[in-house]
Amino acid sequence: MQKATPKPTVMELAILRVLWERGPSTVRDVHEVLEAERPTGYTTVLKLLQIMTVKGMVVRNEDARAHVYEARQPAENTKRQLVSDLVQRAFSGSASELMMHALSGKKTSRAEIDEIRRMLDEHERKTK
Amino acid sequence: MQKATPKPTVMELAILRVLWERGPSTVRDVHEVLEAERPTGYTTVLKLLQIMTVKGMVVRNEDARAHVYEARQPAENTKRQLVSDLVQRAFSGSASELMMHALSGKKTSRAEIDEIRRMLDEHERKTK
DNA sequence: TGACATCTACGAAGATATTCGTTGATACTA
DNA sequence: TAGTATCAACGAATATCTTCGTAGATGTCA
Repeated sequence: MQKATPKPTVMELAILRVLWERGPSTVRDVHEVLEAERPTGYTTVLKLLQIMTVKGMVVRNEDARAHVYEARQPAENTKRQLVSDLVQRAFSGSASELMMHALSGKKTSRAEIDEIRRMLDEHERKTK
Repeated sequence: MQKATPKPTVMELAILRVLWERGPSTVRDVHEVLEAERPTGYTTVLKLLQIMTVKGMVVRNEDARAHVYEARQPAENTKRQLVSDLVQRAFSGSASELMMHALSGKKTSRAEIDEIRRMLDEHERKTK
């Protein structure tokens, strides 16, 4: 059994997002993306990635001079964990309440609503 | 225009949850609830509530010796903010992706799924 | 009144997260 | 080869969050 990776912090999640989108990336790659969103030092990203390596959230390939980092958990796992955590801490475990507040937030497109309906059907079909 | 209240921390959210459920409460009230979930010092709760008062997350009525605290923002606002924050940071703004991971988490009851469908209809009706 | 309980205020310690400067190694290029 | 760019490593400063001990005020009650 694999040791559970701890819940990512704000910055760690920002980095994971980049790794999920781009796949295996160097510090430079990650830094360039984050820098575009918000001023971020190169060594700050490096340090975070080193810490995340120790925590086991990412794995590092050191073959090249510029090490290549990769998320260790698939995005799905971590995302599920994050949602479940929020549902517990803010919504007493109620998925519908979560959904309600998600909808009331910014306007959700018709297409997106249909997509959600489709997922509900799918989910129900699977667990029948 | 009202100053935006900052996003609550983990402990602050735990306290807000109690205030939302119980309504205006004393430190003792809040402490008793939290203590039941997890060992928590009385002065820890007090300190948090004092800090939250300064931050403007709660308001304090000092008429009685035991001050009475109350959440300043309605639960809905804060919850919406929390969801929207997570959707942005983890799901690039996609509500349907959020929903997908919420469903894949713990098993969601048939009743809850129906409830979500009902909300979708409702939401669509309103914004038509 | 005296002993004890309850309460706020405050400061500081401890834990965790974030940021960045500096150093030394290695690679590139003129 | 000399100069410059790029990189990892590391430590430390800073910021933020959490916890709690202590002190002093006030209330309770025998």
